[in-house]
Parts: sequence; structure tokens; C-alpha cells
Amino acid sequence: MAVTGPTSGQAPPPGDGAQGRGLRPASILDVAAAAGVSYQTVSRVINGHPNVKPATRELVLAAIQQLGFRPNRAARLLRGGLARSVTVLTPNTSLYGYQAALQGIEEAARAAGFAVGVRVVESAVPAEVADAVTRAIGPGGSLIVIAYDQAGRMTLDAVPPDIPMMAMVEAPASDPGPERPWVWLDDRKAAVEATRYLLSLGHSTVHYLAIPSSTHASQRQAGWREALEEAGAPVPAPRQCGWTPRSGYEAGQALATDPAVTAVLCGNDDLALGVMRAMHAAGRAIPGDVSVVGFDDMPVAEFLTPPLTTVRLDFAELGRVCFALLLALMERKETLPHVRRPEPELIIRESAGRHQLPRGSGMTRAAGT
Amino acid sequence: MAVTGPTSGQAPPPGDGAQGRGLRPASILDVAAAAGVSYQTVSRVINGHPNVKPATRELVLAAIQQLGFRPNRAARLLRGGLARSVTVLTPNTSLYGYQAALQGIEEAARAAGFAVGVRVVESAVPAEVADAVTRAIGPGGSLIVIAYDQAGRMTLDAVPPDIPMMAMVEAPASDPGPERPWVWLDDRKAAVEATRYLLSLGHSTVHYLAIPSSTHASQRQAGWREALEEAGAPVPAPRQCGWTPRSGYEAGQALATDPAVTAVLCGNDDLALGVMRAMHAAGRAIPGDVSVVGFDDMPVAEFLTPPLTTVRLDFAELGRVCFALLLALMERKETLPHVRRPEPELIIRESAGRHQLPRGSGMTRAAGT
DNA sequence: GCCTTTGTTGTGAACGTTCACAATCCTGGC
DNA sequence: GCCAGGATTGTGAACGTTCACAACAAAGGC
Repeated sequence: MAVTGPTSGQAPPPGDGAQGRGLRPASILDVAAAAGVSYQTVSRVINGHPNVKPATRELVLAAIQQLGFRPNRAARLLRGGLARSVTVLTPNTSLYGYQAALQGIEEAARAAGFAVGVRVVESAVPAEVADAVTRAIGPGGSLIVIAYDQAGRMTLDAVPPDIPMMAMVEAPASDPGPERPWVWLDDRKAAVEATRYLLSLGHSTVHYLAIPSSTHASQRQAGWREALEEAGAPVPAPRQCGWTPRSGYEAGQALATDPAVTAVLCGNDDLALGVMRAMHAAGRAIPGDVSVVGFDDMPVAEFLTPPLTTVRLDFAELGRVCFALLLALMERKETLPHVRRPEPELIIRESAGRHQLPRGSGMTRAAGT
Repeated sequence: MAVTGPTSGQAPPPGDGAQGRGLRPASILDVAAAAGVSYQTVSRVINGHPNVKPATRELVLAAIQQLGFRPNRAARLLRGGLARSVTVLTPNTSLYGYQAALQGIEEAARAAGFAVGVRVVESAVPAEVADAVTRAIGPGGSLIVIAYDQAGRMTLDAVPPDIPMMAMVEAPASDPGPERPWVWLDDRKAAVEATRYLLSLGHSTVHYLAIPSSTHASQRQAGWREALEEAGAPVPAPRQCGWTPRSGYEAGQALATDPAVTAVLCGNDDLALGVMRAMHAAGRAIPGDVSVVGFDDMPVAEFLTPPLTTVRLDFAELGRVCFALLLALMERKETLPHVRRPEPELIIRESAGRHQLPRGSGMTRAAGT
């Protein structure tokens, strides 16, 4: 009995003055009746079709206003139009990189009049991933997959080929041709820059803390190794961590016991934060005893103590670029616009400094700043 | 000419074996033809209707599998069903509170089989807000408005009364009856606790840095004032800040010049972070010279130097609760389930300590930890 | 063996919109 | 004054699904 049912019965009395509230929302037909024109004319007005007499248009507009008419999206979609919507499939919404990417996508999508959906894909079980993808696909909709880790990569593979899709990945798989619906940051270059910088400060080598990766040899790790080898520096075993400050803290506790460790490159800023905390707690000064560099440049990095030297990775911009490409993909086929992908940028602050004791040992106090 | 048009022509040849790929996605009719039953039987199978002979069901299921059939959501919606989708209207996706709320909502929604949309409402211009709301409303869909600031409050008011909606607000407007579709955290209590704690440490008063608020007298500010007055402590003028660490840094620079400032309560952790940085830069030790307390307990708070004392505000849980209420609202009318709202919790770490010099002045060095 | 009941399947209509095409109304040239 | 041609408006059909109801088959009571 409740207040549900606008099911049975005829359409509301046409031409009948005001509200029409409570029951079924006004349709194109109600507007047509109210304005004394045909439904097709109403359709033309709401779609901005040119061939409508101004006077008629006014009439229809007034009726729309009066009835509070909003076009029914489902009906439009059913007829076959583009949905003007994207769903973002991501493993996470709170970690900085994912979150910034989502923000960029949302901005660009909103500017283009697109609705954006979010769906977190937690599992890496193939059946569950497939189910998540299926549910995320709406009629006429499109997808952006954030595929920085294994689950993401699996998600990517589960998307049917006829769905318009873009993906943010760690690196292109094989051919980096412009046709691939992928977008990525130059992680390798970022890592090379950071490592070279630390080396230039006099550190004999640089230790690396890895975040989870979609591939076995991540680009950041590869860049780090490359820079080390190019300088003829020893390559310590990288240490696999998670994403969180806590994970960095734990790794930092271990690293702090080894006096040979004077420079640590961390897979992201959260890790770096944890490492700095652990070092501080262990009585190792930063940057006096140990230099720490991160990736991302998240907003808090600048205000840490000490301010974090890091490689800025503009995920928000990458998200915007990604959406722009998706849009192009949906509108024309074949030819994609040339968009500039954001370049990583080393931001030098205070968490990395000159190596104090070239080779000796013993206690040392921070100099410098 | 391009690769677009599955428009003209008849339906694909029924009973025709395999794929049917490339063109129009398979419909209920295609499945029916393939399985040799009527479309209605197919409908019954995909909706789990009981009265279908098991053998028939198998037949249909096989055909669905083979054709890769996915029910068209638009068509279902058009017929009048619930959309099982929520759109979150939020002023922001990157600030911790909003982001955590979104995360909680997404989790709960996904568990309930709901799709979730996000739309940022940037403007506070009435017309633009109304437009944003209109666009966010899909057929059969529902809304969650995050209304902690002025724009959010305005958004809330722009939602038509017939749309199922929930809102996360700073505090209930007038009557806190259980019927309001609102959900909130006990900000006042949180602020009282934090302020009392600082006072208990021997500080003669507590300075307050305000984040933007939806009301003129925010709950956090009210709680702070209340605790101060209850203790007979002087009430310094609160300082209006933004949301970001930078904003906190700037406020901190000003505060650092005043030796009378020994305790600062910050509207959120980002502000606290900035204040700590500014104090440190100005040579004021934390917690030796100045105690700092924040709100939120964002993930990095524990790993700052020093670790931040703060009041944990569980926005993720609040998001889950909010969604649960929305769901109840959509399913039955009238009676809402009794859900427990998360309580604020003071997390004592190291950024606040005993006041060192009861009243005197001069230089001081940090004691304690 | 007939009639009622229950289970299973099929047919028609409707949801709100847009596309294709047909119909009507002007406007102006001859 | 008649007709070509453009502008404007209207009609029919279709998109894929579900609801209401009808039809048919199977099963059980007498």
C-alpha cells in the first residue's frame, strides 16, 4: 500500500495546469501536451535542434520549466546514444596516486559533461574480477582501469574488446606505439633522476624500497638499478614493501641498524615518511646521517620535518590526459589527439643531503642547513 | 561510413549458432531464440523467478553463456526499477575527511550491489549547484550529499524532495530527531575532549585554528569554547584557516611569534602538520614549547615527527552508516534501522605535552621524551 | 473420467526517448 | 496565381526490458 506506485492507470491529465508532483515525473509527452505541440518538437527543443520556431521554443521551454521536466536518461540510452559516463576501476581510493588520478579524471570528465563512477576492485580472483568488470559496464558507458598492480592488470584483461576503455599503467607492455589505449608516467626516468641526485651528493650507493608492482621488474626499480650501474655503484638488494607509512616504518627500522645505509630511495612518499620516522626514532639524523627521497610529492611532503625531497609525479594530470584520450576514442575512431604526458620532476627539499663521512665510521652530527 | 552503425536492418538471424559479435550486443530476444523459448522465460531466468522448469533454466543459461548476454541496464531502468546506484555529491575528493567518507560509502555500496558515482560540486553559485544536482540525478538513482561546508549545505537544499537522499553534515540543523536523513559525527564532543586534555596538561589556554564550516559557529569551535569556559580559561580569538597544510603553516608562522601561545588545537590534521612545521622552523620545539593537537587521525599522523596527538574521526565508518541508512530509506519507508554512529576518540601521541613554564618567559629546552 | 488447482510458458503492452520519414506551412520567383 | 524549395511540425517505429494476464499442461480430489 505504501507510497510507491505510479504503475497502473493512464498518463496524468494533459494540459492540466501546475505541479503534477508526487506521481510519475513529467515526460516529454506531458510537456508536449502542456505546450500544445507534439512530443517530437519537445525532443527537438531539449536537444537544441536548429529548426524550431523561436516562439515554439519559448512555449516548450516554459512548459519544461513549469513541469520540472528532466529528460529520462535511461530512455535516451535505450535508444542507443552514448552514455557520457565513465567508470573508474581502481584497486583503491585512498592511496595518494590512485586518489589523485581519480581526482584528475573526475575534473576532466565533469568538464566534458560526463558522469563518473568508481568501483574498487579488491580481489585478484579471476572470477571476481570478471564480475566486477561486468557490473561496472553500463549501456553506452566506458571504462578507465587503473592498473598499477597485479589485480589492476588482471582487471584490464577482463574488459571485453567492444567496450571503450583507457588504462593507466606502470609502463607499456611491449610496443609503446601511440595506438595503445594506455597512458603512463615515465617511472624509469623519475627513478634515474632521483638516484643520480643521491649519488651526486656523495653517497656510495642508494638503497631501494619497492612498492607493489604490476610487473616483476618495476620501472622505478629498473631506473634505480640503471643509474647505480651507470655510476659503477654497488646494487644492494631492493626491499619489497607495501604502500603505507607503516610499511616504510618497518623497513626503516631494519635499515637503521645498518650503518652502511646512508641513502634510501622509497617507492612512494608514504614509505619515505615511515622511513624518516623510523630513522629519527633510532637516533639517525635526516639528512645528517641518512638521506631519504620519495616519489609522488603528495601535498604533505613539503611540510614534513624535514621537508621531503621527492620526485613529483602528476597523477592528477595523467588522469586528465587519460580521460581526454578516452573521449577521443569514443568520438572518432582511429586518430587520437597528441596530448602531452606529464614529466616527472625532482623536487629538492631537505630530506637528502651530502654524505658526511666518505668512508670512515663513528658518530657524526648534522651540518648543512 | 565508419565502424559505427548497428542501426538499420533486422535483428541478427535467430537460432544462428555462435558469436554474434561485433554488432549489437545480444538481447533477451536473441537468447530466447537461441534457447528456443520465449523472451519472457529468459527474463524469468535472469531474475531468478521460481516457476521455471530446471531443464528450461539450463537451456537458457547455456544460451546466455554462449551469446555473452548481459542485461541492458537502461531498459530495466526504463521499465521503472530501482537503479541500485548512489551518486555522491562532494566539494572535494582529495581532502582526508571527504576522501575517507567516499571510501566508506563505496565499500558499503559495493557490498550491497550498488554502483557509485562521484560528482564534485565546486561552485557555490545557486544556478550551478542546481545544475550539478540535476545532472547527478539519474533515473531511479539516489544521492548522498557531503555537506560540511557552505556549498555542501546549498547542494543539500537543491535536491528535489522526491529523490532518495542522505547527507553527511556537521551537525543537525534544529531537531536531532531520528527521522532526518542526516548523519553526523559528534564534533563538539571531540573538541571538548581535545581541549580538556590540553588544559589538563597545564596549559593556561588553548588557541584554535578553524577550518571552513557550513555554519557560522562550527561545532568544533563551540566545543573548544565550551571546554575553555568550563575551566575558566581565557578564550583567545579563533583564527580562520583553510583546509591545507600550507594554511596551517601560515597560521603557525604568526602564532610562533607569540610566546604566550603554548597549545594549539587545529581544525584538522593537515593544519596541525603545517603548524608543527612552522613552529619547528621558528625554533619552537614540539611538544617542549608548544603543544599541537589535530582532528581526524589521518594515516600519516602516527608517523610524523613528532607523532601527532589527534582526535580520531572515523569518516569511513560514517560513510558506511550513511549508506546503510540510505538503503533502508530506499527499501522500506518510515522506519530506519538503528545504527551506531562512530564516536570520536582522542589518540594521545607525542605532539602535546606538559606546559613547561607555568607563567614565566625566556628560553626553554624540551624535556621529556 | 471430470473438474479444480497448481505449475509453467507465451502474448501484448508499456516505460521515455530518438530516428526516419511524411506532412504541412511559408516565402519568393516567375 | 502557381509551384519549387526550405523551414517547421507531426506520425510511426524501435531500443530491451518487465508487468499483467492469458493459455496450456500436469497433477490431484471426488
